[in-house]
Amino acid sequence: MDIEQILSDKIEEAVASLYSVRLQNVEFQTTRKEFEGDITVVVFPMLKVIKGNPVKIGESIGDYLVDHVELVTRFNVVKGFLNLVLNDRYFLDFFNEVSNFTNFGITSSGKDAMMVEYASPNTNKPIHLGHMRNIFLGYSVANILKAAGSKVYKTQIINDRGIHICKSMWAWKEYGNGITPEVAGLKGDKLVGDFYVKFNSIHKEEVNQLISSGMSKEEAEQTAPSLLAAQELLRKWEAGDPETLALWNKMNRWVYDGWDVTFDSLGVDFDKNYYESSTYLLGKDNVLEGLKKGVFYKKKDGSVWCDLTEDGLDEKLVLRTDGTAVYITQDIGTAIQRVEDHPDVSGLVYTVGNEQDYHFKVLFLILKKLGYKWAKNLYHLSYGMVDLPSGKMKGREGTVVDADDLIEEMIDTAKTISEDLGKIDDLSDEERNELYRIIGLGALKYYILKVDPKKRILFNPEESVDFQGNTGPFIQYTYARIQSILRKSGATGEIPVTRFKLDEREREVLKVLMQFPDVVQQAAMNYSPALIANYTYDLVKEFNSFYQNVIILSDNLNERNFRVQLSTAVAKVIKTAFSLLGIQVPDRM
RNA sequence: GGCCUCGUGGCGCAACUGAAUAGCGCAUCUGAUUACGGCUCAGAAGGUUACAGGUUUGAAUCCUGUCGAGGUCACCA
Repeated sequence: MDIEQILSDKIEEAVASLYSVRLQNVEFQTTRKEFEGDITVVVFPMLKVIKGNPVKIGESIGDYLVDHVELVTRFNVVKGFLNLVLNDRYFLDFFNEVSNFTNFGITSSGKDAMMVEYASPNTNKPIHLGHMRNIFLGYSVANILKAAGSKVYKTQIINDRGIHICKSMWAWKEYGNGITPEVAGLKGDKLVGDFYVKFNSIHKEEVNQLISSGMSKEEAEQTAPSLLAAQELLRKWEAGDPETLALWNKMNRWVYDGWDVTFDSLGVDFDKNYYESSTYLLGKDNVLEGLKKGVFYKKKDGSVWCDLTEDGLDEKLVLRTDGTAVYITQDIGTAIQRVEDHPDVSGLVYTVGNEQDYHFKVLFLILKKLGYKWAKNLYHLSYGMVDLPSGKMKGREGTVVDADDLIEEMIDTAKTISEDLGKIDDLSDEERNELYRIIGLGALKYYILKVDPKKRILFNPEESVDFQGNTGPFIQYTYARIQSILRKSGATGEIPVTRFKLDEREREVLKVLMQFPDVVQQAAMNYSPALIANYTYDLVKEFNSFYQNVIILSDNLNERNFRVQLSTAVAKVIKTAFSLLGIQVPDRM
């Protein structure tokens, strides 16, 4: 079944009979382009158990394999690398086996489940660029885990409570004159965000006045009337004051409606939302329980701590002197709650920026100390910032890049470039707009997902919509081109593959194609959409060199069928791979 | 200052578990084609993987140190 397994067994057999020693394991890699062969056995590691010249050893193993394994037709040895040439049959069998390709690379759901958290914004402002990397990463990782056989729950925790929303509420009460999103003609999240900004400017004004009347900056910031008023609102909220709660509900509703529009245009969704207003008291009981078990300890002042110095970290406060919870207490409680809500969950993935690396290290360690069995399966999907080239799309000084604006800008750029290329004149306006949306969004997502999450990104909108190179649109374009080939070929449904020989380029394409399931597994293990993205680009490059040198519509029916099948297979893998990234592919562009 | 992450041709990124001559795209250069310096095609140049040691048959990858960039070290969230 698995080629590496077959060869590995045979090589162990060969070594046993030739050198009478046992190998622990055999190392393989795909053969480099410049050498003949399909799969390479690395001989060097064997030198630990077999004494001798690596070339000689490679040759003797090669001879044995050619004699004993039908799949291996010939071999060559370069230094310590044994390059094996496999029978065409091997590739053709693979090709036949998966030629319907309905779920190629996708493992059907197993029993374990993972919960993936992403997005998790604050309810005082719209979604912005900073959230977008988070959302793309989280959504994609959820898809990848699912494709690798896990059940997946997508979730977010919405920070709907606290001083930030009270600031917006106060500003709306003072200056809003009862305005609503409908009246203002604004998305709800934008409107609430505007009042948050309004609060800040009022606050700043007040602080300046207080400072000029002789107060220190720090004191002024804390005693400005606007802040005191917002704090008063927070107290009322906590006391359950009906009027305050009503306003809070109303404004949050506005924000959620606005976000729904944004999430929708980003093409992402969630299975379950958690709200801080109902989780912020969680965790206290878990801490008290942990205190009994000796995981935590109490200081003289009554505060509760976790000592992590043995693990190379510091001491961490988990309950204040007055017995109230801190941020991490809540996270402990929420994690436990999540598994209680979903008993099949065996691990949690948190998509959160790298400024919280330390926080999650501590959180995971504490959960482990508390003895939860799922605690060994926690992952912080940490990512770096997204910067923009100076000024470019930034609105006013200090304001962030709004997601809705950015999406629109991307679609516009896609439109401009597509029109310049001018290959889609026969589409209706509606189809065209849909196409621009697919390209613009694909460009944005691909650009962000193809880089290692740990690294910061300098986002350049024009470059991302490039139709050349390692970009989303280039890959989408290849897909569309294949669709066009298929249309012209008049191919419908299944075409049997009846071929016994492959040429060089076809083999290369098939080799890349058959790696796809491995890449998916690998990506799931490393929580890495970038692996999928870069693989897809490799496939496209390989296919292009095939395509450009071959006339697809050959007179020979057999030839034609084969090439149509191969193109179909490539297109299907592109589509599947892109769906894992949350990117659509167009039938024409 | 302690801890964490990152540093790869001019720019933007790759390199799965340590492996063969470190890949790719932009940009650059040369040639072809061209009513276009813009499109397309063929080719070339460009690297001591920040630096210095070490481990290894083999290091961009692992270890130690130095330099540089960012982050983090709240009874904030």
